[in-house]
Amino acid sequence: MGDLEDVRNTGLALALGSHEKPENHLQPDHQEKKKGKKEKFSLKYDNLFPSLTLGPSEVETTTTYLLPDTKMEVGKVCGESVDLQKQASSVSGVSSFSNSSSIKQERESGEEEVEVERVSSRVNDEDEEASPRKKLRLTKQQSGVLEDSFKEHATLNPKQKKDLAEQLNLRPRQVEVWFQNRRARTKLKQTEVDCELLKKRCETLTEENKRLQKDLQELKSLRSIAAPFYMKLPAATLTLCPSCERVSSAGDAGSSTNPFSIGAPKPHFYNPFTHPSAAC
DNA sequence: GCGGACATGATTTTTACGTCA
DNA sequence: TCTGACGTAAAAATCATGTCC
Repeated sequence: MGDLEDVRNTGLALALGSHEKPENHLQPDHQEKKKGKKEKFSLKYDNLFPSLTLGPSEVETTTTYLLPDTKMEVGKVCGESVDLQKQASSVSGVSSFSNSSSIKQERESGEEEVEVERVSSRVNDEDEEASPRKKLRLTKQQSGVLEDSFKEHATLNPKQKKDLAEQLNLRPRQVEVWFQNRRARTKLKQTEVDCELLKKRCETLTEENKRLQKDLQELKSLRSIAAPFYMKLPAATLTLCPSCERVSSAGDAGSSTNPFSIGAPKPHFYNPFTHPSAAC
């Protein structure tokens, strides 16, 4: 019984499976999936400015959605595009929005950059087929909203996903990925915490085990020392039969002729060697 | 400026489950 | 009723990139 109890006493419940299936576990969202890539580049972003950063010459093509007066030939701005060819192959133009200068700027001055980030995420939306992997950086605001939402429910139904995506100007897929990663990393953290707790519990139990072993040893040695006295105990004392381990007392027989009776005139000495089963 | 550690967004693979013929 | 194919969501594993020290 101890084992189970001990585990319970640790107060631990390994997180595996602890994320209940959300009540909103859903029907497959075929429609949504199909729609996903078709999300429009609405004019919402018309008044957004790009944060000017270096980029490959192809960027030109990706800047065309910006307001005409903000449109710049980034490739030319960057000038010497020799070394940028490499970058261009792996980064489809606009992911350069999330380069270090842009991030830093955002952290320093907050909101302005938010919009820029949004542009980049939508841009990714458009050319997502073209580039294999690019990384946007969510703004604090976006992360905050996602966090809040995650606190409410660790999984999203299609509607929630869509709403959140719209609210944050992200693709539903991005919201979905964020939640996936969040769940995975939350679980990982929880597992680490549980692991630590189990380690501590194990240490405690080991210590206690040692202590009990020591106590046992002491009791054993005490018993061997006290054995002669123990043998001289009066008959009224409870005795343990060494062979059947039954405890017997003086009153057991209930007869005055019983050598173990309380009122026995003479003390009865129990000799385990000569009467191995005297109590039985 | 470089390199390693870390955080985190994105992708791929695996698994579990429901539906349908 | 059973079964295999199929589709989907979520988890797990992994990769890639950006940031910080």
